[in-house]
Amino acid sequence: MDIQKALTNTLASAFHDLFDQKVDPDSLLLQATRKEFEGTYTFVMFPFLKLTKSSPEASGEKIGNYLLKHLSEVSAFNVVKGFLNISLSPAYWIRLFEELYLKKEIGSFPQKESRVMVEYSSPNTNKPLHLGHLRNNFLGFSIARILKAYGYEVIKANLVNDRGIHICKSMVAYSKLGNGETPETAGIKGDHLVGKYYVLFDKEYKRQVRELMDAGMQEEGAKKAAPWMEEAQQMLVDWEAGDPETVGLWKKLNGWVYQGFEATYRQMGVDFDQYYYESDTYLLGKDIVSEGLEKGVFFKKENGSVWADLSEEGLDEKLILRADGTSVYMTQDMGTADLKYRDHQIDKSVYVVGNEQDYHFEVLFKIMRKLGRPYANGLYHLSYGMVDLPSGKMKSREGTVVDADDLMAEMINTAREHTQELGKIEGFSLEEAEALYEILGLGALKYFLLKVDPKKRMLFNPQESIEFQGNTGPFIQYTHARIAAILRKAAQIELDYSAARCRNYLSLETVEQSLIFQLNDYSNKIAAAAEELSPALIAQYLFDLAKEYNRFYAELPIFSETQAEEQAFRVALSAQVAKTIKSGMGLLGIDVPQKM
RNA sequence: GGUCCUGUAGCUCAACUGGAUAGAGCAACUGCCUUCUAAGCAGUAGGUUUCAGGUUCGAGUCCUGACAGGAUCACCA
Repeated sequence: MDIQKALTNTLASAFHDLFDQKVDPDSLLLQATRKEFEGTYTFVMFPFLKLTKSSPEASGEKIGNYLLKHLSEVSAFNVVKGFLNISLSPAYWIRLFEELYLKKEIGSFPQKESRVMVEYSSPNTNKPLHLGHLRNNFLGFSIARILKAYGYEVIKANLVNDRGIHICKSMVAYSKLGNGETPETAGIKGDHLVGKYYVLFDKEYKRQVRELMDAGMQEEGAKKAAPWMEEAQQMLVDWEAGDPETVGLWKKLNGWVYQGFEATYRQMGVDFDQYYYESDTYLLGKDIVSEGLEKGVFFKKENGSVWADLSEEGLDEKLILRADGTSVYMTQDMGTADLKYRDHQIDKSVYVVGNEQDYHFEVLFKIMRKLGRPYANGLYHLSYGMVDLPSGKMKSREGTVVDADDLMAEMINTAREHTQELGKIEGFSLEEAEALYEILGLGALKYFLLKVDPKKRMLFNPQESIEFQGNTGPFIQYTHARIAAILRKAAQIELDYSAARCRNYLSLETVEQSLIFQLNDYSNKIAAAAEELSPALIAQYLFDLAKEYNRFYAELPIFSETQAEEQAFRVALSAQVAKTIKSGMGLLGIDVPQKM
């Protein structure tokens, strides 16, 4: 039953019967009626006054009456200025509710014959994850779930940047100052340990640069001539040559980092189906260079470097291969794009990468299109904005990064304090209580990072950002826990709230109507979130739903002063809201508790 | 300097893609726990949507131009 379609079809025939005008039903748009007016859907008359040749009010009246006569679901209408507000009958609402209530699965779409890869996280292995990575990981994981719900087969991929000069920096510092330290002996996570040496490298390197400059060297020269930098560069060369000692050290440090990352990912609640490592893929793409030269997509300069000329597309020339024949970032990414396609025959590929790489991906996608890749039109860059601190941008060198592990631990701790303050853990075992703190702390954090439009950059204030009231994860989780309590009580008194029992309840309150409307809207939101790659739409939806439910909860009694069918319906409605919240929060990667 | 993104209440964010009197949350203030969880609900206050033009029945949304913030424009990744 698609009421919007029925309405637009009837509107079109109204134009035909009343005004002798042919109108395409698909061109007629309905919008949700604003809260302060009576009705569910609103049809705006203004664009059609030329067809009706009468005033907005008169046209609205005529069409409203026509709807009333020809569509049984329409129970009333009113016209305010040029807006025709349409009300639907209680019978319609109850029927719609029953339809939703009886569905086994909520918010699921028919399986598409289409496979999509979502690449996210993609960390460097020289330092631990920070707040920016949290936004990336939560976004990627959530988008993967949303696309899956929308019917795609989804592959979550992590392209680990495990080689390069940055790793070598940590390696140099460790070989100088490490003294055989390990995560075990140091008592810290492997990624943090390696990060420590990365910072130590930077410190010493800066000192060396300053020393050289004091001795009269220019800054640029000093930066290259600093002994540790020269060693790091040499290490990179050795690594590429496969020098056993260098590779051994590299493996050791990376192994520690992976152990650390794994713990962080587990705490974040994200996972991957496929890992790619740049140490395996960094040489890929070179054969595409020759292919591109043959096809005339690329051209060679006198010194032997290879370029793509994108000036016709409004961009400029872009380097594809260095004069010495070594590859650049773009070369690798072309190769990896092919690799992903070869491995999984994907139709779409989503790259969850920060917006500082907008230009890079614009170029990459254009090149793949020019090369005639079959998957080129399915490439998307989910470009998200940076997370700023009140002090401005996070800078690892200035020690202003917010560490991911620390932040999550802090969140869980705050949840613990807050819950204990409210005295809400009576009857909880210790394990149950700890599990709850984790659900709430991470829920607050994830919701906070996901509720904002991904492409906008956002502000994170450690002191104030994470609340447990208002538009927050815990608010929605709380709503779920409240409903769970109702369902426990219903079970306890053995209340029958089957669909058949709700059917006779026809004196719906407006809150109840609007809840049914919102429940029905869930699948539309999933579709929109999937198409726009925006979990924020789900977050916003869940907040609105929870808010509306809490209004219902405060205004209407359930177990007392109610008729049998009224009671059954309200419990069933609550159950459906809880189900939707659980499902929607699941799309955000957030758990919901039964009690809190 | 070129290109791209952003600018909405004191703060953090919405606004169904051009529709009605621009909405939430936080912070402030006022009510509501002897009924299903007060991490809640109801209310008050808070706006020249950065500015100036333009397009039309109608603009926060579209176009032009300023202004402000950010990103990017490497034989870096």
